[in-house]
Amino acid sequence: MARQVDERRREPLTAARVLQAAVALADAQGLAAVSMRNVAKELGVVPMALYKHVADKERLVDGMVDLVIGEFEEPAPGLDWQEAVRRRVLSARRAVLRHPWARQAVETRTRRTPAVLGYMDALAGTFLAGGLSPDLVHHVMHALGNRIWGFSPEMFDETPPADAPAPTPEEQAALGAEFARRFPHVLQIATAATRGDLSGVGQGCDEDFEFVFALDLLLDGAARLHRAGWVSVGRPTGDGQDVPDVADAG
Amino acid sequence: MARQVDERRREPLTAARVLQAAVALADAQGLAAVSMRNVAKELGVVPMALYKHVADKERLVDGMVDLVIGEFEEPAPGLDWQEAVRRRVLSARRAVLRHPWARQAVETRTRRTPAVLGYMDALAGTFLAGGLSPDLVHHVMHALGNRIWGFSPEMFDETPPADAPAPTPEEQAALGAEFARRFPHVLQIATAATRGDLSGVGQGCDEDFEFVFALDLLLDGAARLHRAGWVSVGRPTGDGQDVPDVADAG
DNA sequence: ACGCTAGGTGTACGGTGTACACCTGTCAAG
DNA sequence: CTTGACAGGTGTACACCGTACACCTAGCGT
Repeated sequence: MARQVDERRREPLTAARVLQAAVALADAQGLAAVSMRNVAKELGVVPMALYKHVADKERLVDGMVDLVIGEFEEPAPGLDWQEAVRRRVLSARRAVLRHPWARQAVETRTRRTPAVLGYMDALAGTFLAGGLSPDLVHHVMHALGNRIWGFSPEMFDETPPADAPAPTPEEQAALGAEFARRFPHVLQIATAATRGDLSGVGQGCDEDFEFVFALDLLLDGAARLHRAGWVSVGRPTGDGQDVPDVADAG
Repeated sequence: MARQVDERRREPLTAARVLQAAVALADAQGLAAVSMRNVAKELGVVPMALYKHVADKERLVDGMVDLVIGEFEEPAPGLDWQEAVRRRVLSARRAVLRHPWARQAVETRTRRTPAVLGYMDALAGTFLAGGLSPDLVHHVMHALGNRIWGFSPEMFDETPPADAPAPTPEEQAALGAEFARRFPHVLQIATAATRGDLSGVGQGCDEDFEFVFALDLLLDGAARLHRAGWVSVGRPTGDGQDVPDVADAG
């Protein structure tokens, strides 16, 4: 009890506190605001102090991602493998959506930390428990790609931050006409996506819908291959390229 | 002809020359080496000179990506829509593999340049020409995600650059045992992937195979939905979430 | 009482993107 | 032929970044 007599002595830094501060900063101001200097300022400490608890900035971001992974939930036991995978992934999605910077952070990560491996292991285990062959599980996890982290790589959304503040209606009409002339097919599918409401063509898509659509498309494909007893025969085709032979498994 | 009398007058910068220099630099030394200063040095010019031809660094990278997109090839006419899409995507893949930095560049791009829109339009047009509904095309393109650029988002490869140069065999064995204990399922699928050869578990995967596997899995799923006359009914489920209803379409 | 050490400090370096003022060579209009 | 605008290359400067390195200092085990 005689430890903290000096009550203006602030509690010492730890790796955990540094990471939490970085996450809080990213939550509030985005990943770009996470600099060593900013995080240090947030902790009332000089920038170089962080290096006593974090190897470098790269590892700091790794640790931030690990914290997010820590928020992933285990699905209830006794579920169908397909449903169990679905819930794992959708739980990951919820966590990533809670931390909007996480998508970008994950995309730039290259290091497989124990937390990352742990999640991958749990996911692989869920597939394997469903009876899928390790071979098939491997390829399916590749096919899921970033989707296992709860987001799909998108070049559709991410509304760019207001270049020209307010194009006049006629300018907008001219731009629209130009767009329709040059990119008719994009316009066509965008129209379908918004069910005819072209007010804001760009920023329209229902990301949740798209995510679940793709996820189920892939899981369903996996189930079909599993039922058909698919194996990656890897028949060499002479042009040096193995062909998966996916079609018509069901 | 009396124009370039002074033969030591170097030809003037253009936006195209700046972009080409940036691409060459990235090809040779990676995207990280592409700084305004480096590109300027490559052109024998002062850094600020670039700003007369490129709005800022962000646009410069946009332009670099556009150059890569310019290398994408049109598929031969008269093909099945599925095969035509496949070839478009695989052509994109070849271009991206020619420029190893392009994957990373594309992933960080948010702006839809005319070149980007043009490619998306061509791809959408290929689907539509096959008779797929705009609705389905929209969702399928979402599901393909980054794959339409010829790469799948991977957290498996990207071998980290040699942290500990040479762990002793016994250290390696100990690490292996630890790994097997903590991540048995990852080990299992990695073993399957390398067909039992665990020499280099990490850097093993045949990326070409994985890419084509996933691409065909998705295209085949799309074809199945198309044949079944799938429409995104979007039946509201009360929990505020539309459910795609993908399964069992064929 | 002593010295080790974990951990916070201060300074410094080389890199980044880019704002801004400046110069200069070319060309069209008077 | 002169002039003046202007496109385009220059130089300087600023704020920020990650981090190497030397330093100090408080607390602890011996």
